[in-house]
Amino acid sequence: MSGDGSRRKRPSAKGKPSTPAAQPARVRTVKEIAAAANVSVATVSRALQRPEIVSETTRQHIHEVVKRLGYTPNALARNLRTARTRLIIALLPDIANPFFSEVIRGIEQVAHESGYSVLLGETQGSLVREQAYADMVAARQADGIITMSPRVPAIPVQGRLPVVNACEYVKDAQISSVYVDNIAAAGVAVDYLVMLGHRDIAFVGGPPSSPICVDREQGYRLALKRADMAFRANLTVAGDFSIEAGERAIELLLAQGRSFSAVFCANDEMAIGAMRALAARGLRVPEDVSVVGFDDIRFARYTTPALTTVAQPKNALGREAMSMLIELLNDVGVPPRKRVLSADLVVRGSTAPPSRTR
Amino acid sequence: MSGDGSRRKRPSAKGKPSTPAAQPARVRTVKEIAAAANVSVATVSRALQRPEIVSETTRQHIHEVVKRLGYTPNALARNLRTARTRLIIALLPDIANPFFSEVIRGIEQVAHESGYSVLLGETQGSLVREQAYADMVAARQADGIITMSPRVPAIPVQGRLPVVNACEYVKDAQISSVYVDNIAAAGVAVDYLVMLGHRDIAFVGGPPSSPICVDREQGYRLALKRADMAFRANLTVAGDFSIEAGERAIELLLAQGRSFSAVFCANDEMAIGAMRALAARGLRVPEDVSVVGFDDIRFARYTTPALTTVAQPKNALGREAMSMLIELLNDVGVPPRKRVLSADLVVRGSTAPPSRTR
DNA sequence: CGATTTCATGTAATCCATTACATTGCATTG
DNA sequence: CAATGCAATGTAATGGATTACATGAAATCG
Repeated sequence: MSGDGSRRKRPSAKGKPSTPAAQPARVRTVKEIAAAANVSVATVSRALQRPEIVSETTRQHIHEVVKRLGYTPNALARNLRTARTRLIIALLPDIANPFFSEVIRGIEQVAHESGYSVLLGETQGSLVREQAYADMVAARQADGIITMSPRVPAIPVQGRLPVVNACEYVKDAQISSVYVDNIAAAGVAVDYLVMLGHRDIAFVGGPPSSPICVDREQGYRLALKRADMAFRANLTVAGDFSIEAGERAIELLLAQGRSFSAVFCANDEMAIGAMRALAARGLRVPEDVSVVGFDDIRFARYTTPALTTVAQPKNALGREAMSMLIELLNDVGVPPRKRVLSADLVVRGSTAPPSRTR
Repeated sequence: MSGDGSRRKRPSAKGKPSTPAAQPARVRTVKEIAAAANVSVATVSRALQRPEIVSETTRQHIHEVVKRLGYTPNALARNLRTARTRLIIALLPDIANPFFSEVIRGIEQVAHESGYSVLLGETQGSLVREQAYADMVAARQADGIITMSPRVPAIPVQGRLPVVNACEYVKDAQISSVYVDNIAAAGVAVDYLVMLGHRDIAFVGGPPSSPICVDREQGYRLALKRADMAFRANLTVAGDFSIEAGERAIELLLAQGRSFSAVFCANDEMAIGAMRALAARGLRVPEDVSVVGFDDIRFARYTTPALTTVAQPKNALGREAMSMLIELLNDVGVPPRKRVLSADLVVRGSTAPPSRTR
């Protein structure tokens, strides 16, 4: 269109060479669309944002023009004006950690249902990285953050921080969190080992800086107490959630000559490491030593033997976290909540009654 | 606050109560900072963007005010004005796939070196999701995309798409890609099996829609040819890169009574599945059947036995992809390139000479 | 029929930072 | 000393969309 020789001349001959025959322009603006559709920018905007308040005919006409010219509204301009981005950032320490994948999926499901997009930020445990993403919220590039570490980034915003904590939790009562009852869940795992007949149960913990790890150890201790068994510090090793840490923990225990018929690990990767180290020492799982993990990552069912573990409701954790964040974004007034889900023990092949009579 | 009767009156009685004791304002703007520092907005902006063109004293003063009042420039406004976000989106089909983790890390390293932030988008193979993220570029919320699937999203932008393809590659010569020489790499793996003495080598491939999978099969075929061995279609099964697919593939081959002493799988997860299925059938790896994977994911060294596999230079793939994208963003004129890296075979415990004489 | 709504649309202010251009003061030069 | 250049800063235009308010026409009411 508009290629005809007799071009209507426009009233204001501004400096821009925006009119000639061909349409070389790339990035369209409302103005251009408005001009092409012979309506005002307001009408174009309305036709796109709230079609119901525009007359049937103009609306169709505008949509037709938008389509023909290929117009995508500039989100920066819109977000600047509306002060909303409909974007949230999910911060995770390590995308290589398969535990988070399912959580993310839960987050995304709910986000999409509510018209939000999710962007992932990997922090690698670095405070600097974490802060960099948090600053994106301060700079209005995102509406909120779901963080999966036990830290809450500082965002210079008045009142409620648009932050929800998932999987972990912080003491700060102002921050909403979703996580599982780690004490109870760890307890169930250890209860199970006790029930099988184990009397010497080692524990490979996570970093003590993480509240959930403290809780898992707490659950372990309480279960021992329930079984009238003493807690023995020399059967406890702290790791850092890595496979290697699991290996080292077992090696350490064995090197120290500790005797145990079962090991409860604070996550699956350390459990996998533990199984490996045991195998390397010629100990069979579960015949000689039973192993229990925590999380139920995808690989847990593919180890040999398949790993008995505490399954966290990963999807639910993600969904719930996102729901809470949306709630908070819609109304800063909602009171913060700590939501606690429950986790179930999944029994697979890495556990059995102790065979070595002792 | 400020309820005391004797309020000092300020010299310039502007409308804003920006000076009294308490500072209740939350979200600061340049204007406020300018007012507080007694300079113009331009000077504030300059002090922050290009400090060198502002006099020493004003600069320090402004920085002091910025700090005291806690000002973070609104990135939306800035990006709107400058038409740059310094943000790129990395699209990956599946964050649960550990292969991508390292690639991402490479991307992030280079990105941060150049002042870019990376946001991850998980597409789950869905075109709709992929398009949604691509639209963020069209809507100016991000500068470019690194996609790790063999598809290039449509972005209504003139000329060069700000897109780089990593790990995979598309035929479109206009799109820069970084990937490994899959034909050669697969060839090396199969050559190695041949060298060990294997004559019956099965192949578990990936989805034929993916060019790199076609290449891996091609590499397998060429290696067979080099060894004067015939390609046998009935020793080939197509999977979908999942552990389950690997299991099913082996079950299928065994059910069909195929005899083979080695299996080459197009990725590690299928190789893990294959090992599992073999073990389930009572076949020992590597004594009865050797298994080779592709990718060298982190778990590959923790399987029992540890998996022999083709290690992709994951970090380098990421770094290179990001470098190319930055290059492209800085100068749309640079010609597109297909950059091919090489991959090395890592020999671990899942391969051995065939023992069953045949 | 004049007055009052209601509907559809237009005009212009607004969001906030960047930056081209203008201005001021001072130092340098012939 | 006038002329020139430079450094530092200010003024105002700009980016693109949203939306409060204004306007005009049609519909409804008394």
